[in-house]
Amino acid sequence: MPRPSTPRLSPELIRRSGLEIIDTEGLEALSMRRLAERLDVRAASLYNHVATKEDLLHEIADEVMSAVDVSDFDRDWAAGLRTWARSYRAALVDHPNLVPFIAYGPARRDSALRAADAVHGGLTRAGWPQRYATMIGASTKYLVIGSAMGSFSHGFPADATVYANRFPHLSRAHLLHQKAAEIDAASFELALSALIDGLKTQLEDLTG
Amino acid sequence: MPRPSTPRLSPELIRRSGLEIIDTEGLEALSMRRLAERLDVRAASLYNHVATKEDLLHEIADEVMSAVDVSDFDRDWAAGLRTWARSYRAALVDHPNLVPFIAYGPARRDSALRAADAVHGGLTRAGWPQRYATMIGASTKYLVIGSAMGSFSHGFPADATVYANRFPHLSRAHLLHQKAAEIDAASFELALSALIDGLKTQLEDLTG
DNA sequence: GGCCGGTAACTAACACCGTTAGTTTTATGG
DNA sequence: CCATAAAACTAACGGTGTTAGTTACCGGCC
Repeated sequence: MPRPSTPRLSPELIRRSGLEIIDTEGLEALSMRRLAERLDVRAASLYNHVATKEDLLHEIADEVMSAVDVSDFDRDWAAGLRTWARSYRAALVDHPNLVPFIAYGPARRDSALRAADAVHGGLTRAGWPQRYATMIGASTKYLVIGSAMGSFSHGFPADATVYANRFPHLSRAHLLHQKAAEIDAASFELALSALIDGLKTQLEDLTG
Repeated sequence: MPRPSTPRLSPELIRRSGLEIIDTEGLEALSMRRLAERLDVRAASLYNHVATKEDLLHEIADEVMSAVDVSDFDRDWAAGLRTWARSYRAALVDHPNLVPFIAYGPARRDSALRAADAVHGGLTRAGWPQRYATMIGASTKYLVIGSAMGSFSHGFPADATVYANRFPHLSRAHLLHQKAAEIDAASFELALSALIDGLKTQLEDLTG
């Protein structure tokens, strides 16, 4: 029965279902046919509402990234940077399976550009030269992406006995899987604080 | 003509050709059929030498990662960390198309564990508590992965006119594409220095 | 010297993928 | 009221990773 009286699909619905699949079954599990099945529809119908799968992913990514907060640049650059970095990371950690996609080619729509503009503007207003503003934005993003991505502990097999006797310094690494999230968060905060501290002294040298 | 007198394939050859495809045509361009074609062979033959495509990718990744240098931990922890981070990043930048794969789930073979053990050992020998050693290793890796990945500038459309008048602070962003590599390297060095400086003062506080 | 098992190539096929073309029915605007 | 656009459908194309089953050659054994 083609062309139902009330539409069964909408871009919003498709995005939401897509993100649900990603969150619960992983990025690789999202296929147009799988997504259509969940929506009780045939795959081709999705293309009445979405240009391409990659496009859909970008739209989903953009929605996720809309939670990023750049408002604290109104206070001072350090607070702005901290809030930006934390909310950025939080958005990614909320949807870890989407991180590989977001990390590779960041969102393209206005919200992403608006955020980048706010960061750059907040830093230059505080006295940072343009080049530094760019580098600081980049560095901070490295931390966010890096920490949201794989995470240090994912590199280890879950079974510590595999390597415990061969690599003595890693003998406690079996704890990492349980504590991975906590360690990641703490490592991120450590690096963010170190970065901001290091930048503060640099700014004094620069403007002083 | 099955079973030729001299074998046409070997794991080494397959790895090498696979990496060549990845480097020249991108990660997505690597398919078993495409790889087989380049080796003048049918796709199924590859499975006599390689368990699975993902396995092959892990082996390629491991080979790339073998260039990482952890020897400077013999000098002092800061030098060790710097050399590790730089050689790590250099290995990734040499094969940028492979980065998304490496970043998601790091290498699994001994070389990766050996490197992790060296980092952890070097840091604890220098007086860092185990928990800090883990976090510092993680933080440094965040920077490496983050900077090798997408890179800040990849987020912008190449055509600056799209957004130049709407987002004034980004008006110079059209330079980013030319200078992306240079900016990435500088941002990485900036963050790495800031991180190490921040850590040095923390270690003084810690060891009294 | 002749057999024999393992190796390494092959062909054919399966189940999936993203995407497009063409069809049908319904809702909507002039 | 009719034309058009929208939104579902079926069918198909060319691609993917992978497996099963086949064939021919090599090295080692009796």
